[in-house]
Amino acid sequence: MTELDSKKPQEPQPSQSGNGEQAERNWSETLFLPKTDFPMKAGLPQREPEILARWEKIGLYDRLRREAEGRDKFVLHDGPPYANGNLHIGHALNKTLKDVISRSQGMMGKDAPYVPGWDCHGLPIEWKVEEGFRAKGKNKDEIPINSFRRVCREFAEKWVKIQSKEFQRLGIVGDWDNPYTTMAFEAEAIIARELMKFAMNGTLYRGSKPVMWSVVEKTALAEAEVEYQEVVSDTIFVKFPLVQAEGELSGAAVVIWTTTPWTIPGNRAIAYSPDIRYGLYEVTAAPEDNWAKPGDKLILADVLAENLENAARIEGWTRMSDVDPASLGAVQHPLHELGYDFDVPLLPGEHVTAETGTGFVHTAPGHGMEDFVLWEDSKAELQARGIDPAIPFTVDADGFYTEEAYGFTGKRVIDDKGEKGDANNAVIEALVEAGNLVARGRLRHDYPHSWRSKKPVIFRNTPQWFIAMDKALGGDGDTLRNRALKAIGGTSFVPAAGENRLRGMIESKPDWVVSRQRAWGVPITIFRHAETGEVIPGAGFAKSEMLEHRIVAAFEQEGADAWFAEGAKQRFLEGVVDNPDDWEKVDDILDVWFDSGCTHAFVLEHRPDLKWPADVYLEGSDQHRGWFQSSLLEACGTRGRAPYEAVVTHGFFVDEQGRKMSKSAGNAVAPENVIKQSGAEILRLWAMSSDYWEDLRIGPEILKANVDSYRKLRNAMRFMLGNLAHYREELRVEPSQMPELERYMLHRLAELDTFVRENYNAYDFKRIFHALFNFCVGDLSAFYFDIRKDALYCEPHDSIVRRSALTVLDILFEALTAWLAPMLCFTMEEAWLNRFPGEDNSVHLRQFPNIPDTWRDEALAGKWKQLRSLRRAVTGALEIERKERRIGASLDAAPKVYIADDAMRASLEGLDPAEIFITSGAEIIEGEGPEGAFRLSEVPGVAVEVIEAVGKKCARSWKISPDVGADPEFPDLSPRDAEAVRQFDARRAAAAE
RNA sequence: GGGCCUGUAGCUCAGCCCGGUUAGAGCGCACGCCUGAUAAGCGUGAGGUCGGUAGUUCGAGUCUACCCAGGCCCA
Repeated sequence: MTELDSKKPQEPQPSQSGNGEQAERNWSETLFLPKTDFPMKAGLPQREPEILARWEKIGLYDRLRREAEGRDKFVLHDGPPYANGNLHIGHALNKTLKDVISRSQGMMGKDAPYVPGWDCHGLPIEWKVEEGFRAKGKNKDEIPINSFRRVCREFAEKWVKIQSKEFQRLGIVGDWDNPYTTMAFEAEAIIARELMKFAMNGTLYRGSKPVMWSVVEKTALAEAEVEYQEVVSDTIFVKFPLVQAEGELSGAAVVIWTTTPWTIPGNRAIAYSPDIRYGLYEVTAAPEDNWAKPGDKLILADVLAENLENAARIEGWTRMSDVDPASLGAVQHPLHELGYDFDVPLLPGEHVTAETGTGFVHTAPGHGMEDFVLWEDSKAELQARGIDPAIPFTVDADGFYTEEAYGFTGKRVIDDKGEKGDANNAVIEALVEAGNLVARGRLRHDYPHSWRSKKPVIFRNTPQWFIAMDKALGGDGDTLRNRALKAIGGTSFVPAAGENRLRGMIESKPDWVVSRQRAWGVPITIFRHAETGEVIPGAGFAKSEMLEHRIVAAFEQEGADAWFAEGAKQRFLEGVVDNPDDWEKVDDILDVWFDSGCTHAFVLEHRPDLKWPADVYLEGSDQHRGWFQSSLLEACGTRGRAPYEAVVTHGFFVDEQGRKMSKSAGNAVAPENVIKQSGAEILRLWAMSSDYWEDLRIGPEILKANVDSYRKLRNAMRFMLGNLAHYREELRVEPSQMPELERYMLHRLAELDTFVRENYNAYDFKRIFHALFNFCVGDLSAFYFDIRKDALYCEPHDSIVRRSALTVLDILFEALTAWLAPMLCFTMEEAWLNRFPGEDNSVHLRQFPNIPDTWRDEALAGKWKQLRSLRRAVTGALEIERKERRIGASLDAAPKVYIADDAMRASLEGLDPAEIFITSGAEIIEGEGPEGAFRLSEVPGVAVEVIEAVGKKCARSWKISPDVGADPEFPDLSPRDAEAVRQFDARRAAAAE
């Protein structure tokens, strides 16, 4: 039959239930007590791997895809982590959030595939591989490039495997068997193809840019490869004479200050600030042999005048007048005579401050980023003024001055050992000779050094490949910048502030530099004519497509190594150009941001299980500068729109004091430790309870709090499971037949349904988590379950209240396991399978339940809100009695509740107040109540007098009532319990037959 | 130094856009109860100068400015 042949029979052994032995009968075996083997203690670190193994066995990801076939796709495109090193907490959060999104979208009716990926090219891997070679006594330069690249590939492969395992351990469900990588041949082919699109639309060009360069290692360095050390530098004050000046200004000179005299040959401009006051100073007194002589007229910032006065040993001078730098136009280079025969313009610069120097900043666009940016920004103006905007290459890779450093060729800035060369002195001497040195000195300050060799680096101008931001891109005449800005407008950002951030960056972005002088990456697959500088493939070249196809086809077969293989130039150019020898094969590689900026092309567009554009990209807020931006630019340049509809960002990880995490500070939380100690579920729970849009705090105390929360939640599930052991389909009750309390719970569920769906769609998980957690703890454990324990345990088998409660528990269980499954993927699976075991069953194959809107009943909810405050007044009163030791359990009492308000009293109509208060009885009385009664200020008009319940205590339900013994057959029981036992006995007898 | 953002109980979060009763919730903590959710469950309570200072206003956690602390990105 029904209950008695359930999977775990809970009926007692054939018993001693003869009538004569009533007094000794064990009543608890006649109760419907919770029965479950769902353990209170989760043992997550052990259990999680079992659940993972099961998902693997049933092929969860593939089954999800199969079952979702034909539904609308929802594509969250994975931003590739770098395949280098073990996971840190940031990876864990990032992937967990993605997992929750794809799981929740899947359960809300979408087909939400998740294809993880990895970023495999680039510098950090090269370093590690180089280190490996160095340990074997080999130098990178001795190794053939493709051998080196092979080792890099193997290194990346190794870490992809490790990280994949680590991600899966977190419970992330995805296509782990078929992930994407930026180094797959197909990916390399498409990345090259995408780059060639820019070559062909005319925005790719060769320019130059200062990079940090280590002469010792003969290589460019990234910011991360540089550390700052204190050094003593030569400082000089230099005069730049005015070109055409009249009156007072005649013979005057603008004075600059610099700590790098060797950059003077590279000087092309002087920056000033429109916010600083400048003056003209005429020297009136100075020592005999001084550089600054009486009669010299110097222009500089007023607030820094004293600074120069001291440095230049000036004994007296007069401020003649104000000077507006904007009116000066241009000045002469201080080494004009040596061949620096050009106008040096004065340009307003926002970076100019009045803190050090003279308020005029020596600007050598090949030797500093600010200088470069200012120069580039002024390009149009320079050209209008007839000034050549080209940036000179004054220093070569070995630190020697080139021929463009007129008069200094062959002098050296830094030697192979990293020591200062003769360049500084040569420049200083030349300046003295030219009469343009005003003062010199020394300064102790921080200067960038190579992280590896610990030797100083220099900024030197190097040729690079750029993608123009402001050049028309084809027919519509729109520029990359404009397209990107429009695309930002069409994208939704979560949180909204992301839009400003990305927009600001795109607005001010200089041309996009895509080249790197490294080995491990996708090459910039173009050829440059040695004489004309023409680039192929290119817009004006007839056989561009043929060349492109050749390269792409080769890469698809052999990977990008084909570019570096012997005879590559011949191979690709044969029949494409008349004489391949006229062309140089570009051997720069692409910056990895270009690689990852192409994932939309080789993943979204390419895979049939995905779609373009993605619904959402989700990464840390640092990716506004990184992946969000490179993907946007790449897609706008080639496809005219963003590759995503929405951008979601998360914050960074700080310790419990809100400080940055670092290995050196010792405050870093390693995900593997958390997993080992508490389980991945706790990490997920932490992520879900936190506001991930901002910085996330994590640490031992916070994790402990999450473990506690987990236990509460788990126990609520356990209670449901225990009681649902008694649930049978035929006991089900229609909501219309249910008591009010049940209907109130259904109303809460309907409210939550809307809330949960809305917030999953808004990616606002913390709201969902807190709402569901509060519901489980506040509405269920402390209220509904507590009240209904009596009915669930004691009521007769066919009692409508018991059956209604069971029905509601069933509905609650269905809803909660589904709503929480995306977040607590392990525990909900465990709970679901505990109730519905089955070979290939899984909570994750379900959908969120359909909750009928008819369950909503605002009037009922308002009424129960009132009843709950009434209940609070009663529990408050009981607490006083308890303190006075007059009662223990609430069942010891039968309070008198005085209610003045008619509406409040009316709301109790048809209800048993004792049931709500969990007391043995309750009397509702109209009126204000006596003086000494208990009152709560927040529940006005209610007074409670606690009276001890009268009667006998029912041996089965423990309720005290005068009715106990009314049924002569069961002298120790109340009539309700007597009936329950009678049904129990009858059912057992029937089962025995 | 610049851009974007954050700062509400020990902890995690509501409230802030659209100023207005004694600023809420849960966890944790303290105390008590229960012993048929038991290494659980229930109740009661303590705990906040809403980062600081000025200002706007009859009135500011909510609006403005500045400052302090912190984060990301850039210099």
